[in-house]
Amino acid sequence: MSGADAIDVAAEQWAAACPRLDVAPGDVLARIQRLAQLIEEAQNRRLRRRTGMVVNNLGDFDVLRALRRVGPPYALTPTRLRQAMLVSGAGLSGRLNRLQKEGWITRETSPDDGRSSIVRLTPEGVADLDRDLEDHYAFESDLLRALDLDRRRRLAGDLRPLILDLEERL
Amino acid sequence: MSGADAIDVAAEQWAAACPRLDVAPGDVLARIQRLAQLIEEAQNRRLRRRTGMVVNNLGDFDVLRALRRVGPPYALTPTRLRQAMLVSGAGLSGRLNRLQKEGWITRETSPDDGRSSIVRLTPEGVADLDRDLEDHYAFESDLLRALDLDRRRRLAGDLRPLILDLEERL
DNA sequence: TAAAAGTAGTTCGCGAACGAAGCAAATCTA
DNA sequence: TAGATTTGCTTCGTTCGCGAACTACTTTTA
Repeated sequence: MSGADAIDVAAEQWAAACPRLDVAPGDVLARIQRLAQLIEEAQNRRLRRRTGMVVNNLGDFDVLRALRRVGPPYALTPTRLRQAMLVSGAGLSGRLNRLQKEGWITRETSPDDGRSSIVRLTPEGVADLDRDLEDHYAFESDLLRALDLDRRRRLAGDLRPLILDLEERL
Repeated sequence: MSGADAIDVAAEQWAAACPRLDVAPGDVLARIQRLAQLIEEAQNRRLRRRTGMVVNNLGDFDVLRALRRVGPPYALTPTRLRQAMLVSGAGLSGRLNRLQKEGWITRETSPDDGRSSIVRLTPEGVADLDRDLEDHYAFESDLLRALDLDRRRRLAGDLRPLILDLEERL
């Protein structure tokens, strides 16, 4: 028995204040949301503090990661980027503007389709990013240290169907 | 076998593009963050669309819920509200300003401590809220329909220690 | 008991993201 | 093949949240 978290406390309060209301399902969602907030805040702080890391924003970092992991020539269209990343078109444009201004990426018009563009990681961008990625994943691993490997796997396995279901329906 | 979600796809790409990088721990975090985004977006949409619901923002709704679940007289200080809710002081002030303007809450100076104030749900606020809470939790339950009861419990049990650990360290 | 330090909450300025509207380029239609 | 529709992306206007600075009150210190 290792204690009650903030959501347990809230659930107890609900039971006392509104016994007829079934808030049990909300517990899982509330925990997911609270964790996401804690994690994102921690990651943003980390990104901002890291010397050499000009990106100070997890959203921008996500764009770079998506470009990096497709492999050479590290290029994607904005539409493909959006599919990887759950952000509005306007939001993505903003991210790309910032990253371009900082020299991480270039934008060229697509030869196949004049409406489309090709976002490409610059060579220095790739190099800088590779330096930062290792630190980033080490940090993520540290954030998860409360869970052993089995629990992580089980957690991932339980979260996957939820994502699949919601992505399909929403 | 029910398919691969967006994070599985990303993991495969990483394995091909950067075999030396261990991104496995990030999978759990990425799923939590992606889910939180999907869920919050869905809840915000729901709140905005619901007739009779003047609150169109999950953050504001959270304030109302915190006040509701402490029971009569449905009052808390801003400091206590913040403890329940992971938001900055400025952010909370903004929420309270909006809610006050819409007639959900009142603010009075504390008799015990002149710096502090007491935020109180108005009687009409309580009534309106009780009408909306039932819908809200039904909606949350629907969001979780991909998971049976056992999995929800297991999920909650696996997330709890993570929250406790992160809240303590961050 | 007066000055210093701490605490509660707010306002201000800014950054990031959203929805809606706009603008080309591409594709469909008659 | 001209006009209408769709598609890919950007800009505009607004909202929400954060950190820092500020105000006002309370507690500590000497």
